[in-house]
Amino acid sequence: MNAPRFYLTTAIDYPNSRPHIGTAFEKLGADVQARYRRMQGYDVVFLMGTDENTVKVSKRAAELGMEVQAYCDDMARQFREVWDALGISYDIFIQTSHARHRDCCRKFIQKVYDNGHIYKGPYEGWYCDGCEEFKTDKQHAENDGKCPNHKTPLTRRSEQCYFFRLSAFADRLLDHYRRHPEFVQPDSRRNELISLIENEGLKDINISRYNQSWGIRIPFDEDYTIYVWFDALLTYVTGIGYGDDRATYDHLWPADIQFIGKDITRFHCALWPAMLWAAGEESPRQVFGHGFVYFDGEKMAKTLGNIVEPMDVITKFSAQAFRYYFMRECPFPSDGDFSWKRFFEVYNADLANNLGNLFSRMTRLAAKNHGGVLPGTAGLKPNGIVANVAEIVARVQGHVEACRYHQALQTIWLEVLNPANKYVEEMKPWSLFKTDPAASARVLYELADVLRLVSIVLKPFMPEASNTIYTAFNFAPAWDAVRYEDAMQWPERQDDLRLGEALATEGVKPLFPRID
RNA sequence: UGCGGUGUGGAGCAGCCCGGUAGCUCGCCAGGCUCAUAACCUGGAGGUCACAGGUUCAAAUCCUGUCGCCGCAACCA
Repeated sequence: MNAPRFYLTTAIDYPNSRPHIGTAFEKLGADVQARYRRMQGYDVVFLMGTDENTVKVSKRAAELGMEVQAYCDDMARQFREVWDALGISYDIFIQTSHARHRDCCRKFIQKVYDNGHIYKGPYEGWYCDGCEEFKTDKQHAENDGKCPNHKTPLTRRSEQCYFFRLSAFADRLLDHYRRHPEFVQPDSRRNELISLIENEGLKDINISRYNQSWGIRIPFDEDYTIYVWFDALLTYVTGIGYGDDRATYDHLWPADIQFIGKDITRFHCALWPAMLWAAGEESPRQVFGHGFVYFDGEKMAKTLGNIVEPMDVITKFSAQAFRYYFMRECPFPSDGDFSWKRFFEVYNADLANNLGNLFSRMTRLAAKNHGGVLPGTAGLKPNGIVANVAEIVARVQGHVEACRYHQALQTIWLEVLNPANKYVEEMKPWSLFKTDPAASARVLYELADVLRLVSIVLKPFMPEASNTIYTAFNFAPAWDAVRYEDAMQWPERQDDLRLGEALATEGVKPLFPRID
């Protein structure tokens, strides 16, 4: 029970459309981190959810003729289906329309109000009657004074609303960025943010909406609802007990990493810590703004009609392949691209021909030539095909911990799998078997050890495929107890290395069948 | 205007911070092998590192300028 805790979150999504591969990219990056930390013995709590208290969601429900809550619950179910299919190992899924979040959110805003960081004042801006919302000056300027959606003229309107005193936190924020360079990651995002604040400053922001039927009521003025950001960000704390379970909250907060898209860095790295401070709470330890996924080089957008959904890929291939492609091909800290052509190439080259084929040739040789048992290998220490395993594993670990997932995977393929394939070719265990079966068995033993190593370091990335590889043998320790460090060591085993019964008798199925 | 990113053999990228034989994956060509998912291994062709100046014994790498492409309103991560 003394395990260190690790609390991480992803952005919570607007449920006015189904998740696409870009949304999945973020969850995947967070999931790899969560799975890695669990392996390393952390007490991990992984939170995600849907952000439902927006006018757009209520409108979308109305379009479909649905009651808003029913619509939200159904969308949340659809999101979770996708995340489950991808193997996203979240622990908590928050819906902002649910009572617990609402009640705790009201407590939070009341606290900020009591602390004097919220005031009432006039807000004046360009208003669209059709959208029932204010547009920015920039939108007004760029659309000839018309609403970009309705094409009707915007009118100047002023109303009383509640402001959060964000401007008062500018200096403290800048100081925080300097004192904790790890807070905003990657570095390029931090630099952008600092220059933004230094050049443009921070303005107090309107956190209320007047006379809306859907949303969370402001406790000190029930005619208003809380504007989405001030509500949505709070899921990160209400989900772990802010307002109703202080013990759990104190145990888990501040979050270790919060994953978000690079476009909302501002909200998470400026507004969010300021809100927390205003309520007397701590800022999260790190906010990681990941990159975007493009499709055939273009930004995905509903209006372009080029949205790819995760299920399109998963049902054709597998969640494992999906996970590999995005973690290998799209650098998490910057942008990446998805195309079917590239997907086929990467799948065949890395998964089918390299990893999958190595697994097949090793296990089939073991089954065919040695009856699935490699004699004389009990307690035997492998020589090691790869010389500097400890150094390589440490390097992979460093990449994973810094969310450089693509580099972690590249390292595994370049430094472990490629040499292993070359080794098979050099040693030719199939012909060696004819003259010296013991030597052949020894070669296969070395290969098995590489597969063991690879399955361990790949566990956070492809949990299922790794499991299949690891449990094809009688490796120790048990799969659920495996840590990264085990990849560096030779497990003590009292019996000879053998294939699992199913593999030995029923034969080996391709792990990743080639795509033709 | 401005801000940020980017321009490296046919494609996708690394290298640039901390100057010193241009590297990786895919594709292509030739050969080898045949245990394996027609896979794997070896060799090869192919780049004046966007362009022009400058610093230096030496620049893809540092400095200056020019040009091209992408993102910075909304749906949206």
